Amino acid sequence: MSGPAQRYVYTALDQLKAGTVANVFGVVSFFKLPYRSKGTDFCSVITIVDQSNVKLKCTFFSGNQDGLPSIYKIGDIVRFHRIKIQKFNNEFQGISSSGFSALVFEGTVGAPLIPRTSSKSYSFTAEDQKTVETLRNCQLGLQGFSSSRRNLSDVQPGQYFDLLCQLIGKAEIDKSSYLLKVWDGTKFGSLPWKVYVEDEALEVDRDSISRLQNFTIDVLVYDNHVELAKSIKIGSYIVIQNIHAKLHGTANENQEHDTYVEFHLHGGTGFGRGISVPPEDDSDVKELQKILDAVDIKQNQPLDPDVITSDIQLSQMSPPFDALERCQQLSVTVLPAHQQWQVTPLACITKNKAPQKFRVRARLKHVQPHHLYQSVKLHCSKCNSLLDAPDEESLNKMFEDRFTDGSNTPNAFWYQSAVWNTGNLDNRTVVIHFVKKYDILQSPEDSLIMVEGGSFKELSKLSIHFNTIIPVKSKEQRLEIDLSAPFLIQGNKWLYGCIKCSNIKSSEELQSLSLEVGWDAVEIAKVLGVELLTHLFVMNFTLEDETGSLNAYLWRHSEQFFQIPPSEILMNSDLQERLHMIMSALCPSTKQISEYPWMDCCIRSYNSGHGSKEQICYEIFDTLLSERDLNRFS
DNA sequence: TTAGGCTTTG
Repeated sequence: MSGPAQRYVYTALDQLKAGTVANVFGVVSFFKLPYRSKGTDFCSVITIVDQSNVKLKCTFFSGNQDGLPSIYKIGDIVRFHRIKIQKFNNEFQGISSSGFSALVFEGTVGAPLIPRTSSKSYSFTAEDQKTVETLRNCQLGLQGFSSSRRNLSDVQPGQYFDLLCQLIGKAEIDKSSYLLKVWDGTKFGSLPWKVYVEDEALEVDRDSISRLQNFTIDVLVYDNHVELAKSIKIGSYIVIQNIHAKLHGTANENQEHDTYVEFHLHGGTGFGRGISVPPEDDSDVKELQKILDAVDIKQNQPLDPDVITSDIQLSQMSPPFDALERCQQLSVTVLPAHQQWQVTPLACITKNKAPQKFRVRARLKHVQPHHLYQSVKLHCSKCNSLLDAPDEESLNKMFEDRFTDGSNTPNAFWYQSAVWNTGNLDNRTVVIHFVKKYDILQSPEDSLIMVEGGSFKELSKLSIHFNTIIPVKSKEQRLEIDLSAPFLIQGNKWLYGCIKCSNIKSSEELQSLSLEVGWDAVEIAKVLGVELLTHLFVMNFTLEDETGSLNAYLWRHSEQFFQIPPSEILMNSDLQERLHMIMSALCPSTKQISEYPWMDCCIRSYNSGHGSKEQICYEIFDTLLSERDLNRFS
């Protein structure tokens, strides 16, 4: 069959029927690299998923390896033509049928749309292009796949992981095992093992092996992987799938220096075990090349190589020094939602258009503002305005402006009032209105009180005893809410309303509150027509890694990041102390930056401003401090 | 024909 008129029909994975031959698109959620079957052919097993969230397991055979799809990474996008659909174990299964052909695209949004294929001629329409782009964009939302690709610095003992790395040395160990020495520009956090080999057995680039000795790991590959391992040229970029970081010895804390981690690629093809050599124009390979070129070996050298030259000396090192070095490999933050994302060097981020999302691993070189009170802001989610949160001095002034002699205070049936003369020379009074529930007064800890004329200090004291305080002013025989000061106080939370967006109603509306539940700030704001302002920390972090630096804001996700409520910190010295402790651990001004802790952060880029003033900004999100890891630095 | 992911471990 030939000719330009050929049109292909693609079937969604939830529409497949047994006994048919179909054409499909999908995202790779699992794959076995091509391997020699027990018959005459090479074989590859690939599972794909599409927007219908239905998976299809496929088994393909081909007389030569090139006839099988060139997949290097979970998330790659595939287009298969002429696969036979049949039932096996009560599931649909795709098998290569006569004329089978495949196109494979990188799954990364924005990567070039160049298909990997062995077909001499193939169709690729604008519609196909759209399908690939759609699958790229939606793959994070699809269920049922996660990549286990890691950087060495993120690997935990015991894990199985995939590693994109550069081969810098190799050696035959015996018939069924072969040694690969590799690095990926990051340092493994625990003590890696070194496999003993005679000098003359090791094929290696002598310069790089000594220069990179603290970055390389030894991986032993077994059985079916030996043949391929032998054939790979030194300097190649390779992916080793399903390496086992096997903990040797006991994980006893007191004997930490007795344990080390071995790296094995076990025999067989289970769990996608295998080694691949992606093409040099692969985006991940290009990125790795950049990282490896940029790594500052000197700065990252953990130990003086003249002092520590062999593994024997390493193991004799005193535990505290060893432990300190390990701490510096740890990240003091965690990314609960995006652990599978790969790290992007800071230098690469600024080359991308916005909006995009990245994971970075960097140190906090500098923070603005320097003082805590300057970083607490009030944000209106409706008009997006950002105001400084008033400090104690401003609060004093705000409430002083509302002092009263108590002569005009109105009475009403739904509250009971008490007048308190402060006894000060200014003949000032504080009037407290106790709001009734079902016509009954509540105990102080359950009470909502409206207060006229109190000072900041007096309101602070009242806030210890009463559940909720609403500062009010009397005007024309009514109690009024005024947004020039906090409109509601609950313990350490002093809440404000947006003057622009609120549509203030009479305090009498408080009677319409549901009395079944407690005094909910959001409910109260609603009945009073107040558009609540949210407290935020707004900070500008200057992050730095081996490739460059980047300014990123921390604001909308700041409470999640610090796990400290910004709405309470200005009134709570314990919280202030805690934030201070965190900032000195993240950015300890007394130390060299190489001693600062690493932080893994999710960063999103976005366009800000208009017209010629438009610029790309960066924001930290979905990232939180790990108290346990942070404590090692403080 | 072959393999049919998968709860691995030198």
